[in-house]
Amino acid sequence: MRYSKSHKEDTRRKLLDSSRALVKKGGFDSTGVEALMSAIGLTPGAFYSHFPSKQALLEEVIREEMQYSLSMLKPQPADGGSTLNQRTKAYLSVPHAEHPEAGCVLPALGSELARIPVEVKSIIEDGLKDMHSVWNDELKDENAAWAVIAQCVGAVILARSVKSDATRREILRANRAQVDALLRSRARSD
Amino acid sequence: MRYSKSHKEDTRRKLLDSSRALVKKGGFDSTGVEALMSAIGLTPGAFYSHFPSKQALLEEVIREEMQYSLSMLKPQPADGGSTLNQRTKAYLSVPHAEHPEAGCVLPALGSELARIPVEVKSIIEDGLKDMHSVWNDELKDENAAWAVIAQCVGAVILARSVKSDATRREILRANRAQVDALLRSRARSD
DNA sequence: GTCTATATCTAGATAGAC
DNA sequence: GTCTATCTAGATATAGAC
Repeated sequence: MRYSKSHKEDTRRKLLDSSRALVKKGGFDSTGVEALMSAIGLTPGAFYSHFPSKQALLEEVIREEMQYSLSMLKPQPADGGSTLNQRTKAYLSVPHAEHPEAGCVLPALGSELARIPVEVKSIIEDGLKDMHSVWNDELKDENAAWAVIAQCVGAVILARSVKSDATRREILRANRAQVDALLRSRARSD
Repeated sequence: MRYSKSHKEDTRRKLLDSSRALVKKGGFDSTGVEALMSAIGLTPGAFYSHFPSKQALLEEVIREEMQYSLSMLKPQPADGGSTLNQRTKAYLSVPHAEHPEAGCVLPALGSELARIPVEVKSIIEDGLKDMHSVWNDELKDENAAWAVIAQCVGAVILARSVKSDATRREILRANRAQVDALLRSRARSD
């Protein structure tokens, strides 16, 4: 065969990794197949050897992204046991606001998610429930767990929607302070 | 003249009102000029008698939407003096989640706002600061004011991103409960 | 001001050569 | 598996008739 048997999965892997970043940066609808393929040095025609449609790629991107976001939320053995509070500070940071391509898919696609097909919404829902579970383990409060997830996603979206760096920093700082206060109050009452 | 002098502004008004709803429902990029014009019974060619470009329409849509959202947030003489808590309950409601075309522009466009030109981001920023001011008047807490705005926007986006009605209701209910608790605790300490 | 017609561009997707 | 070429459909925007 002209291509080794691992070549296809290598290319697919590269396409997925590259596409995840591009889609988070530019949005799904406005990022074309040509852009996705040329980013890995291929031409658009080759796309359809890996996915039957652009829509199918989106489904896989969302699946991997939700898994990635969840893994970032959970305590990592590798990072020396960072606290949930530390990880939230990173989420509500200027670098995260300025680099959607490396961040969480929820604020990056945000409102586009309201218009995706139901199969993809199932993936989102499952991932969100897992995230809620992680927060609830820490907070022991189902309502507060949903609220803090919503707050974090909303804060990053707002931070990315304003013009001035000063307001962006202010929005993020205020939200960090609120989450910090919430976590401290829960720790005291434990 | 073949058209009365008020005809142009009438058409422009109809186009803007109609476009505001369509853009919130379908997104800005994915709603074409043809769709915007046929919604008011005209053909695409006539669009450019009112706006030099689709981009110019977006700017006006955002301007009016931010003003509208702000007016909904402020106490209305007409509604018998509803409380901020009552208005927030309406924001975090299933009807709002299910009808983006009639709701707030922030969760409706959400992540698309991260990619709009800076002129439009200025409008968003000014509107957000006004909203923050309204919340701060009530809460007397700058951080909490930013947090609750982020939470409300994020909650509606999440509610629209999940598949099941049950989870959608749960996300909204939990967030309503949290905002309610925040407002009550502030009222006590006044 | 609005219409019809069209120019121009770009999108997603397919066909056949290599 | 990838490339080149192309089909079809849709977009924004323009030109000229009414």
